[in-house]
Amino acid sequence: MPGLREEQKAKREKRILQAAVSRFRECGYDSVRIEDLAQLAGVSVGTVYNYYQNKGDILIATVAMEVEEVLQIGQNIADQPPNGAEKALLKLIFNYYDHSLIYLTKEMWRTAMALSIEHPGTPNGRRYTELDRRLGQQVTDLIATLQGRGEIRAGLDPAVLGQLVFNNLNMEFIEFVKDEKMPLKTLRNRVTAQIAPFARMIAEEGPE
Amino acid sequence: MPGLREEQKAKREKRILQAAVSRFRECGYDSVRIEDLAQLAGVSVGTVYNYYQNKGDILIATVAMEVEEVLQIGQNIADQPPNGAEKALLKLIFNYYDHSLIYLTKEMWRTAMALSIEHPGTPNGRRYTELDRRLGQQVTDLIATLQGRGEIRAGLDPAVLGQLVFNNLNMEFIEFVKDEKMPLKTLRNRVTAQIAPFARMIAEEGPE
DNA sequence: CTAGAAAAATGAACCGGTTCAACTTTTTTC
DNA sequence: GAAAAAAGTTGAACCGGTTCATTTTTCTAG
Repeated sequence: MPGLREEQKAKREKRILQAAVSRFRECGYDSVRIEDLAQLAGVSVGTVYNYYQNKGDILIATVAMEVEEVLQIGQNIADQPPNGAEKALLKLIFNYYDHSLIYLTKEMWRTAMALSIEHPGTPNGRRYTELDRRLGQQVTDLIATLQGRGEIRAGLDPAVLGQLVFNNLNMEFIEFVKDEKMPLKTLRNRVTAQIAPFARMIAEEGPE
Repeated sequence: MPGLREEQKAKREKRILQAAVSRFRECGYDSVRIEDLAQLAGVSVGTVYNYYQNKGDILIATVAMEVEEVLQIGQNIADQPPNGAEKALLKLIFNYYDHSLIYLTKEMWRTAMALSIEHPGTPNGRRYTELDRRLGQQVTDLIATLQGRGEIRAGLDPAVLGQLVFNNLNMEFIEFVKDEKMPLKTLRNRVTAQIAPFARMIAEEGPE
């Protein structure tokens, strides 16, 4: 039996998170006060801190939901990639990029990234870093799959290539969210320009 | 004639910055209060804000000094690189890395990076981003020089390769400063593992 | 059903970054 | 050299994230 207490706890936590998602998107992370969230969720300020360690924690929770979803889809791509290193890599990367702004704004991404860099040891920071690690692992998995198929040179270490690609797509994503005016299309183009020659270089020499 | 006012202004700004460098290194960015800096510099809190826009601005100013120095040395390496793409790239990269902790702590780097991501439009953020851009440009310059010498395949775009390498060294540096326990040696090893195969791939096919 | 214990909610108080109206100092003008 | 203007300094007050002693709610034992 869940009990009244458990039930109310779950309901309150959900209400706070919903209030946060909505307000953060609407007004921007900085200008939303904890008091606003508390009011919208029908609880007191202190109660918000009972459910989340601090303001950043609430943001990370919303970011985590979005990343989990992207990881889910990415797994299918990594398991059954299309033929050709360039096509496969870009499919995975664009999956990440194209989902990134559905639930979250650029400002929310910036804040979450900043938090994870500034306070890497806190539960917030660690959680975001762990999500990053899993994204990177997915790129590595994809490359290993391609290598198993003979589409990438056998001598290359998938973990090294995966890290290289992930570092690149991640850094370009940071530039993307740093520039409020940059459209997704530009991000795609930039990464394509980098991944395309890279993919040719790591590909098993095919028919010229 | 510099005038009394100008002289005092310069002296005060310097005293505040010196107080900041010393305190930030000693106690960590977060636990240093503006009031502490003001006291140490012999001015009031309000005066600190006359010289620096906000706390982050003071940090960026100290970071900028360090990056300017590294850029200076890097220019020589980019202009006259040693033979071989791997050797040349690593020399430039290690120049960056080896200087990074002379004046600044990992915490200071983390905070500066977080600031530039979180508030890219502010003077702080822009200044840090601009420094990053110049570092990236230096990598591109180096690659162009090597290509001019015939040490890198002619078909590859130096700007694209430069961005790729810079993204990678920057991201690995972020991981380095995020992990308080990681020694410089580990950072060097990780980047070497990534740059070495990359350098071989972009190098003009030499004698096998 | 009730007393006591355990869990959770509350909001006033704290803390430090930031602002700004009043005050001082320096420079300029005559 | 005195008065007015310009530039700079000051610290008390503001603001919002965070804490914690107190109060309220829920659960459990008898």
